[in-house]
Amino acid sequence: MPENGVGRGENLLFLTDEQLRKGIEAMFFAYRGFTADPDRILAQYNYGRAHHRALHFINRSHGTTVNNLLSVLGVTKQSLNRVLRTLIEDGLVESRVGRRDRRERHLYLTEAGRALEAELSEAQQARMRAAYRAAGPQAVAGFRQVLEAMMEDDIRRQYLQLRDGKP
Amino acid sequence: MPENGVGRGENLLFLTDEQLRKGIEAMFFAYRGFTADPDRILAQYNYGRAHHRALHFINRSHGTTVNNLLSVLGVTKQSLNRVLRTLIEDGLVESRVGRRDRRERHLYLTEAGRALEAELSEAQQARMRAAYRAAGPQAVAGFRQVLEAMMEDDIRRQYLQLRDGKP
DNA sequence: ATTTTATGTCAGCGTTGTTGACATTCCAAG
DNA sequence: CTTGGAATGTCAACAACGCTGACATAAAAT
Repeated sequence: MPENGVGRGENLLFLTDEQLRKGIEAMFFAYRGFTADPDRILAQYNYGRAHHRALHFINRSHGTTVNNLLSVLGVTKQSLNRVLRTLIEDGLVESRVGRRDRRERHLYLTEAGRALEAELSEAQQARMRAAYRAAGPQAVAGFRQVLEAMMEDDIRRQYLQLRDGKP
Repeated sequence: MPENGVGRGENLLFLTDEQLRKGIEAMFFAYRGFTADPDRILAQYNYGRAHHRALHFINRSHGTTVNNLLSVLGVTKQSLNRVLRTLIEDGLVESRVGRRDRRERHLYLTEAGRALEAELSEAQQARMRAAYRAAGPQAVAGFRQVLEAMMEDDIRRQYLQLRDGKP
């Protein structure tokens, strides 16, 4: 007999087209909420989402190279370069020539960069925290499971590597 | 005593900054997977995500007005108009002047429009179905709970109205 | 010495957001 | 009935940020 109403019987009602459609729409609307608060802050600084993403992952992995960042963000170097240039010009990011390999540029947040990253992060985390708290730990575990299953294979590998610490 | 290992004790470890960061990154990477398959199809037709969204919601609510669609999609009428124009020119969408209020345009998918919408939907649903199946019904329930809690309030109202049937 | 790799620049294009200006239609106040 | 405002949708132009392609530079690898 099913535990929690969804035991080993697995009636598969959660896989109907109707359920999938609801999930798809939820994903669409939720992503808007996910980016809404940072977007409002970014607009004040005349930056966009691309700047936020760059700041986030540079903060996440201090000293990462441009190439690393490219593969994480999944954009072309030309596209990232435009964003990085403005961040460097504005003194939020520092680009240092590599010591071992002087072709590489290692990226670091400046004090100002850390400040903006923190402001953006806090806004995004506040919403996430509220959502987590409202849904509860069980729901959060399921949330993460489904998201991870939804990623493309190579992206998931990157994500898990990032998630579990940087070697 | 806790049931499922996370009972009323609620140790709140799921609310640490570290956990929130993982959720944020999971959301970012998963959204890329979420749109990847439709994006590949759209590219073949020289369309973009905005076309997909329009097709989806017109299919969802046959005869909806432009204004309705605007509020669901959360873009300006000018932005939507550009997309709609190409879809109408290409014979995927039909726009009929309102009978009661002739300022309104009611939108319908043509046979070709339904075909493309189905192709896109099936690709997106296939990934979603795989993710749901891999994660299981409990996880899916949690996934939806967190997503709904993450939406902005007015958007959530729209979503729930859509979700539970169109009056 | 030559080739490959990593980075960056410049030029240009497409999608999809944005505002501003404007036409049409409806409705309500006078 | 007329007029003025609100609602709706269209057209034009601009910005952010993806993309490709061509090319320069510098260092590493062979």
